[in-house]
Formats: sequence, structure tokens, C-alpha cells
Amino acid sequence: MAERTSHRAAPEHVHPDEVPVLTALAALADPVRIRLVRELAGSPEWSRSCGSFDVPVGKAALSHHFAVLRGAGLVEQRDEGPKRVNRLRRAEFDARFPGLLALVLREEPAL
Amino acid sequence: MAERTSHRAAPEHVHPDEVPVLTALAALADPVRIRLVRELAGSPEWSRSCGSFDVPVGKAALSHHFAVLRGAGLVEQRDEGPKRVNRLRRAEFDARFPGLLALVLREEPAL
DNA sequence: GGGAGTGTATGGTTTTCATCGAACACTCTG
DNA sequence: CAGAGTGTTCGATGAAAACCATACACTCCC
Repeated sequence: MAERTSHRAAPEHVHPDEVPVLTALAALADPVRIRLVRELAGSPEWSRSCGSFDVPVGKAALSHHFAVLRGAGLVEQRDEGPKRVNRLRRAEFDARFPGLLALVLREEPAL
Repeated sequence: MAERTSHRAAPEHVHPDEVPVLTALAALADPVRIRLVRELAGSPEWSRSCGSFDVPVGKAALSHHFAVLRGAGLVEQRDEGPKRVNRLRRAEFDARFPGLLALVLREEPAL
């Protein structure tokens, strides 16, 4: 019947426009999530699966962090085969919170 | 000997230039502190004592919140008689984190 | 279909943080 | 100098959040 290829529940996304400032700030006020955002910003879109990030946490915690980033409108995810690949919502997030992403990405590689 | 009028320990300040992004974000990722910053932004400098803010916490917690804001380079304090009056470090903080303060002050009065 | 690879969900532990009450320190005024 | 007003410090409590290990669900490839 040629419906969909994936029978997996699609990840629920939140558009940055619906995100309160407090939520956005709280999402970025964490060292692990900052590293995720920075690494993601340095890679082409849809090129990184969740497990491909260099952060010192187990995969359960990692999955949680991505859920938080999704809930803050920072990350978009799509299922691609067995992997879930990511994209930083640069334009949309910057339209809602101008300059915020730039602050996080700028300098301070060691945090 | 005409030294100083106050024998009280002056509050320790941190200049925004020495503040890591993570610290700044964490300081602003709190509802009470956001209200403090917003109220402070709407008042003339040095016009507000710590106790004059309309937040639903006791004075102990309030004192703690001001310490966090100081540590993030957001607020400057000066002793004036028995009171401790405050000033939002607009220019300095904005030079270090351009646009961040604007995001917090903009819109969303109810958070 | 079995098995490896990948991510999510659950339950429980640990850590962090906001909060309060009470005690203390300092300033001004009567 | 006694007392009211203001803010900080201390110890304890409670809630929130990060984390892990395990178990589960789904996809692909052999």
C-alpha cells in the first residue's frame, strides 16, 4: 500500500516561536547541551546521528538531552534508516531569539 | 581619620568580561531572577533597594538571587545607609553578551 | 528470521538548586 | 544606647534535574 517506510513514532517537534525565553535559556544552560549545539553547528545539516557526538554521558542521558533541545526548538530530527539524524534550526531559532545562538557558538571552545 | 563611612563588607562584584557564557545563561534561566532583572531595567539606576522588589520569595532567597546576579556580572550594588541599592549593568553586560539582555527584557511580561 | 546497530522508555540513585526559618551584623533614628 | 529597618549567613528541607543500567522497539543486513 506504499504508505510510509518507517513504523517508528516520529519525534515531536516544537517550533521556536512557541518557546518561552525561560525554556530556551534553561536548555542552553547546560555544558553537555552546549557541546551538542556547537558540534552540530560545525557539521552539515542532517549529517550527524545522535550517537556520533563526543560527550561524556551514556546514551540514555544523551537521548534526554536531545529531547530537551527539541523541546526548546533548537534541533530538528528525522529518522534515516536505523539512525536519527539532526539539524540545528539556525534560522528559525535566530528569528525567535536573535543573537542567542551566536552567543553560544562564539568562542570559548573549552566552555 | 575620615576613612569610610561604612564598616560593612562591600559586595564582591564580577565584571561581565570574566563571566563564562554558561554562567550568564544559568543566571537568567530562573523566573525570579528574570523578574528582578526586568523590574530593575524599568527603574532608574541606584533607585531600588533589594527589598523593594515584588517577588514571591523570602528575603533569604532574595539575597541569594542577588548574589547570583552579581556573580554573572548583571547587577552592581552599593551600600547606601542601611540599604543596598542596585544598578543593572546594561552597557557592560551587553558588550560581553550582545543581545542577551534585550531578549530577556523583550515582551512576555507574564514570562 | 537472527543479530548487530541505534535510539527510547523506565526505575532508581545522586547531585544540584531554590527555599525557608532563625540567628547575626550593620545603619540610622529616637 | 535601645530599637526598628535592612540585608547576609547558616543549616535543613524539598523539588527538580542529570545520570546510569537495564530492558525494550525499530531498522537494516546477512
